[in-house]
Amino acid sequence: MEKVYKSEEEFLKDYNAKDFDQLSMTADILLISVSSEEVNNYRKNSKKMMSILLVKRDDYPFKDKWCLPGGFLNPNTETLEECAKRVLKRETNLSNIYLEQLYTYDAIDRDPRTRVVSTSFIALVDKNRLTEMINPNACWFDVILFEEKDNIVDISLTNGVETINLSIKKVLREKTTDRYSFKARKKTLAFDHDLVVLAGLERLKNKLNYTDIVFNMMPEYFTLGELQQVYEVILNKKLLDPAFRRIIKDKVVKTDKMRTGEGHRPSVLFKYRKKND
Amino acid sequence: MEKVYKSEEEFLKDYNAKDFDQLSMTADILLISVSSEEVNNYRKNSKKMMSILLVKRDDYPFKDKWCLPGGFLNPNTETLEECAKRVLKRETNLSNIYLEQLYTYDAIDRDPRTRVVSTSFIALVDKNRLTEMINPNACWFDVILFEEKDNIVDISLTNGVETINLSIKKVLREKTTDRYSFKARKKTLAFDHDLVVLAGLERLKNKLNYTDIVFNMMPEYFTLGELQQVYEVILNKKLLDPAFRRIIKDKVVKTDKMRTGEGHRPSVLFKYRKKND
DNA sequence: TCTTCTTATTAATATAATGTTAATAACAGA
DNA sequence: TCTGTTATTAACATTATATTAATAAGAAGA
Repeated sequence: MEKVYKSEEEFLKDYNAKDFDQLSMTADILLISVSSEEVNNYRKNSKKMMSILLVKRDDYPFKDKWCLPGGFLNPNTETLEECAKRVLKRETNLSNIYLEQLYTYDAIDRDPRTRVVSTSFIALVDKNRLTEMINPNACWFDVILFEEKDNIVDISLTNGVETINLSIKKVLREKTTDRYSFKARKKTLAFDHDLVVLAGLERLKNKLNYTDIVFNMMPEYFTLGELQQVYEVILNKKLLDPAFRRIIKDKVVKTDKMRTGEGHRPSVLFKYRKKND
Repeated sequence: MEKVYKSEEEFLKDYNAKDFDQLSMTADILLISVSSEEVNNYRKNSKKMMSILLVKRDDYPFKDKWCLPGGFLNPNTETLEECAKRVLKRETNLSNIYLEQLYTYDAIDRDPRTRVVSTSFIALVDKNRLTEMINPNACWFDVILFEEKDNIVDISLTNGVETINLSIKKVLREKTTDRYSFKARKKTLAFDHDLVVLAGLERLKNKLNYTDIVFNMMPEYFTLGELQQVYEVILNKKLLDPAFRRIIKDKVVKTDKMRTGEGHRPSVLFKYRKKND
């Protein structure tokens, strides 16, 4: 026999959320950056690498495994995006990092503690902005993509000491089953974070073509060669100069500054041309 | 003084989720379909319309307002997608409808009862499959889009009796503030479902170009004219026949069936050509 | 100073994709 | 048969993209 309410106020006075089963949420962040690494010492040319931030877990569950930075949502005080910003501030000491919601992961057994639904975010940052790493358990891992017909089929993460291989085919097979068996599988990252890495890198790759998202990873002034290298490392393929310049010519503005002293013809520095809607 | 655990099992035995603040989640579904409506009675030609399913709320909060079909997640037994499927089954009596996660909405005050985070889904269905509407409070609303420079600036929903106008500009302004004031604003749909409708229709429009998503709204056999009309109503613009046929020619297979008796040259019936990865 | 190395930049051309017009086909109904 | 209607495609115009190759210009060493 249900009570009939006469107004929303009356209804709300009687409502008690604790009468229902509830759950916990987390925000997990795939922080991506591109940097130049000296790959060949015998040559002057350097090669850019894409890298993501991983954190080694201090506690159970998944103690000593690498995972994406994340944290539990406080349901009373913050949104998921605010939670993600809080985590990023904690890990990088930066507060204005580009954030974009990626996907919500909710397999029932993805966390052995209790039902935890996780909303993941992509975060992009220019590596030059990063001065100090606050968390001693955090570490940047270079990303190496293996593709077949433009699809990512394997991802390798390395920090120079450790190498983590995500077996994407296996990941995708499990993704379609809807249930994620965290025990049965020798996972490579804690929780279902290998799914997040894959989804995030694919999202970034796609968005490169139809958005200006890339400029969140660039400094204020950059050469077209540098920008092209960032595209190339994300798309995981070489681009031809004239084609690339056509693609981005409306997105950038030429400045009167030059980059010189590199042992070859100096290059013009460009800036991002913000869209005026 | 924290206890030090020696194993994950030991740690889990001590863990109690109720020690932390928890929250509730819902799955909300934007069910989209395209159907032919007899618009002009004095002419034979019919015009397709895109329509979405809305439900009139029976109870507080937002009593008597229209909203998207949705339901609370049972944290112990189901995933969000399973929850969405359960809701769709309840509303349409169909169990194999295309579902795709859209976005997770989590403004702190989006639900006056308690903290409720909602993960929204797009669902696509061929209207011919819908026989009976189980829920007497559910109703299809035709969608009319108003665009400027390919951006949706206004959406009007009508079921022949009622017309609901979503003021997108206002919606977007509030979206950027991160806080969604459910009281201050004379909303048009319950909760923040106007945001979901906008996001979902934009997603559908975009995905039309780079996926085969449209065939989830098509019957097994269709003419290219019908398919083109579905494209046109989703993209909200006329397409030229030869250009359209070039775009979809690899996605469909010609059959030996014909559609005849329409008062003009018969058309060949096509089928969706599934990708063989 | 001159030569070589390297990357920057763009001109010029070839190829492919897309947009557009217009012709022809074929059925229903007057 | 003629008219209205949509189906289908040929042919051409335009634009976008891919590719090659030329030229530019500083650094470093002979």
